[in-house]
Amino acid sequence: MATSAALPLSPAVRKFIVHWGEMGSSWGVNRTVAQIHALVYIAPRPLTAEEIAATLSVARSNVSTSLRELQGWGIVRVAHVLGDRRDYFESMRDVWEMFRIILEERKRREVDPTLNVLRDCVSTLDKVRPVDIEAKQRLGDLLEFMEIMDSAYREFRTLSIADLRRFLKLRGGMRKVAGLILSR
Amino acid sequence: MATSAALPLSPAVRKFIVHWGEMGSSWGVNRTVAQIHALVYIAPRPLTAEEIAATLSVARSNVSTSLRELQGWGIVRVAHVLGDRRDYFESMRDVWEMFRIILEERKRREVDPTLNVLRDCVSTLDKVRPVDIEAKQRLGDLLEFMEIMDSAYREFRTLSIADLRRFLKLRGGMRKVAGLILSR
DNA sequence: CCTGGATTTCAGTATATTCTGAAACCAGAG
DNA sequence: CTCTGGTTTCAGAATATACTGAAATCCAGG
Repeated sequence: MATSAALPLSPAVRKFIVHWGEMGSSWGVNRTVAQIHALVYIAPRPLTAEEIAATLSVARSNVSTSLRELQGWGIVRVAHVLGDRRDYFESMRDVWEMFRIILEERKRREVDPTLNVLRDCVSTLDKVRPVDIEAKQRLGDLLEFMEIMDSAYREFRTLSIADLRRFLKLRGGMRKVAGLILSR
Repeated sequence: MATSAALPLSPAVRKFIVHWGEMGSSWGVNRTVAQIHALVYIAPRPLTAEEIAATLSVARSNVSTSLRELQGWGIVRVAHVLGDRRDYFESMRDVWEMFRIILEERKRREVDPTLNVLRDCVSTLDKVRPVDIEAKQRLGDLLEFMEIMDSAYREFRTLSIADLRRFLKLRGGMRKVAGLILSR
């Protein structure tokens, strides 16, 4: 087969892909990975790795690795076309679900380990050398904060996307909630 | 004056600083910046740039730049000691406030520009070349999601830290909220 | 209006990350 | 079993990022 040609992209779409890449880097996601994600998300049909490589002008192998990473995150998956041996890739479509998955993964990979380190440090400092009493206090504050966030997140996670959406869309929702809490 | 000596740090504190650095990199914050932040946060008193450099083994100039960045974020500030010309640096102490500030800054620097790009792309695509109808749909979904998040954040931001804290600590809080919403 | 400690700047260097292309691998078809 | 199109791996190259140290700048005190 001839080498796949780059997909024709309108300027607006290009702009989005580029920006999404920048966005990614500033949040610690590889630029190319983010661009590929943007592309498969916005594409009207599943794409082959070859098409992606041609469209974004990156090496085929780079695409392969990046796609693997996106699959590891669970937001891109392989699809197949009848009578075609090649892998086609498509992105999860539901933005809310995607958001939830990314949040969950980052918590698992980054927040949870931090919680463990903090717990460990605090408990080590428990054998108080008085010199470290300040440090222990500080780490304790940080740990407490993160634990509150963590358990709040665990609850938030149990909400259906529909409920979550409704909640976030409530005008004055936060104030209402505050009232509820303050009055109990 | 003699070159300041490195501060004596217990192993637990070292571990925290190192981890905080890693943490930073995975969220797009320079490792050294994060380490310096960890150090001034945990230190029992304001530190000079010289002490920081010696303690973390990085160049004095690097400390200077990093501190400037932390000041730019608004979580570290200069303090002075009577009769001492040097600048001393101390971190904001309240973890909640710090969290809020960081959130606010990242929103301003990264989320807001993305919202603008998305709005721009969507409106450009409005001059629908039918080929882009799918793309427009996708970008529209993404934009809608981010706008809901954005306005929810704006409300959340108006809560006092005390209320926020109480809300997050509520066991079953999310479920209660969901109930409230569903029943209105 | 000098002096000297403190701080910042910045060009060059070092390091870490990302990317490439060639080679190895894999699986279905013949 | 071998051929063929497709995919992955990985060592080295390219690039981007971070860091250093010397020089410039700043500024309070004398």
